[in-house]
Amino acid sequence: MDAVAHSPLTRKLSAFVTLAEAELAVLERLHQRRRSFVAGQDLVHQGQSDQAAYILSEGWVCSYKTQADGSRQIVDFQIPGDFLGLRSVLLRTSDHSFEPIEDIQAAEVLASDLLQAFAETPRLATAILWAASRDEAMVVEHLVGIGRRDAEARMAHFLLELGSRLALVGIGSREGYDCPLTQYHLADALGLSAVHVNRVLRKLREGGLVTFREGHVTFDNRERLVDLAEFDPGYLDQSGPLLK
Amino acid sequence: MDAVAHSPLTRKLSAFVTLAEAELAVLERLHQRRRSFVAGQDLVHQGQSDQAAYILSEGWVCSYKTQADGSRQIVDFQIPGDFLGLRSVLLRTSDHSFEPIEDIQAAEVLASDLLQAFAETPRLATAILWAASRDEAMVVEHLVGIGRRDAEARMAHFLLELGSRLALVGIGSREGYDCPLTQYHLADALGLSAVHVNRVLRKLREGGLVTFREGHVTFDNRERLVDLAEFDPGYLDQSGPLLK
DNA sequence: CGTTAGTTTGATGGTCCTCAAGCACTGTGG
DNA sequence: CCACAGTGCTTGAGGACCATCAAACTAACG
Repeated sequence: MDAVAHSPLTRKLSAFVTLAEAELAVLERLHQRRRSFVAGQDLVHQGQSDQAAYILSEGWVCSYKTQADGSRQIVDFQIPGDFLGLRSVLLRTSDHSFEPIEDIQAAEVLASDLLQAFAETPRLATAILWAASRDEAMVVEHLVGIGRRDAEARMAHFLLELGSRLALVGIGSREGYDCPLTQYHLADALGLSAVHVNRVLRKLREGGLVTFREGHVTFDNRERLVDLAEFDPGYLDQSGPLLK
Repeated sequence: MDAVAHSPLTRKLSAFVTLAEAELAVLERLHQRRRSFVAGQDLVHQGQSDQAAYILSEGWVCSYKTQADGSRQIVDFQIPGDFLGLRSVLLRTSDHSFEPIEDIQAAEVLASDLLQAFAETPRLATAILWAASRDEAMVVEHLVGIGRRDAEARMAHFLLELGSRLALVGIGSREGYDCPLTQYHLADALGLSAVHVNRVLRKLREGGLVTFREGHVTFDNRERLVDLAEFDPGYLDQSGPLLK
């Protein structure tokens, strides 16, 4: 409850676990090695090992895998406050690539820093583990979407999920949010062609549900959109981990 | 290198991390609370909380999510040696259901047992964390498959992955393996209709690539199958976690 | 011996892909 | 200042892939 401008990560974790002064301090310390990267140039490439992890503080990133035939599947998007490559640090597997969608700011976190932080403040470790688990739940939900929802519901669900995630770190509002993704990004994430993405967006727009134009998403009728997507934010908003 | 019959989990972990006597003992102790479940009856249901975890020692299980319209998406299959509900214990979120495909044998693991085991043998903790990370990588690969591979490649990839996983716990061989899944299971896992699964299987069989009949998968031409699926087992076989 | 679960095959049609082309906007270099 | 290329959005036409509906068949089981 002070006037300090907290990082998006701090903000996200605080929404679920009450963090003490000491924990906030450690969290702040993890943000020391600030770095920036330019749009389009891979941060980490498929197959690299022994990478550092990053805490994203500004800009968007996507994690993806490409196939032999050149098609790519975006697995997830990272927004401010998200960890990036956490798994590749704890274990040494970077099985996919990370590409900044815009120019970004991120704090580099070495494995040693992270392990030390975990040792000092177990509660923080739990909180971060919780965030990682939430990311995993999102991937699962993504899988369900691609496997069992048609293009329209998939898009609706995706835009709603993104809205909820952004709201948690203080970006955007219930009415909408700024979104730097192109229709190609959407296509690669949703397992559709860019052409079809365009048609689906048009249909949603003309149906008065949601408008995605010029880098901005506007929920024109949130209720009906939630209905169409069968969007249940339970997997995002669940209460925190064993926080006795 | 002794004559003791190790559990599938022990066997799996040993393939990647050399475990000392003490660690093997702790691992054995985790297998104490043996329980069995009958086919078709959910072990854990979507939305339950504070569940125990299980180590599957015999039989197959699938984890899935169902949607409002009744369709379901199978997220992953668990085979002997796999953990089940590990996430729901560490954090308290069971965001999907588990259904035994056959009658199964599993060891119940309470959160407290697990935490104690981790505290006693950090190397074991790392090994288990590695296994969890491997599971996550499989979900990602599954996502890519559904998003970017056609039905045939998807099926081919799935059957190959399963073969590799089973081989690791000593079930099946390079030529094939027993598989209790129905075509409905395959359909729900691969995001296809059961009818189409049947046709795809026929095509693969007639093409001389792989035969799935009467509960048995036979690789008729593994090389061409790998080629069709663009199967790269890197995400399964990677060397173990920071095991200095 | 009827019932149920699982497999197989045919017919029809919808969703979404591919190919193709046009448009708007931005930045770049002559 | 303007041609030109590059990026992203938009729309049309045709067709592939896969879903859905329907029905027959087999094996297992009480």
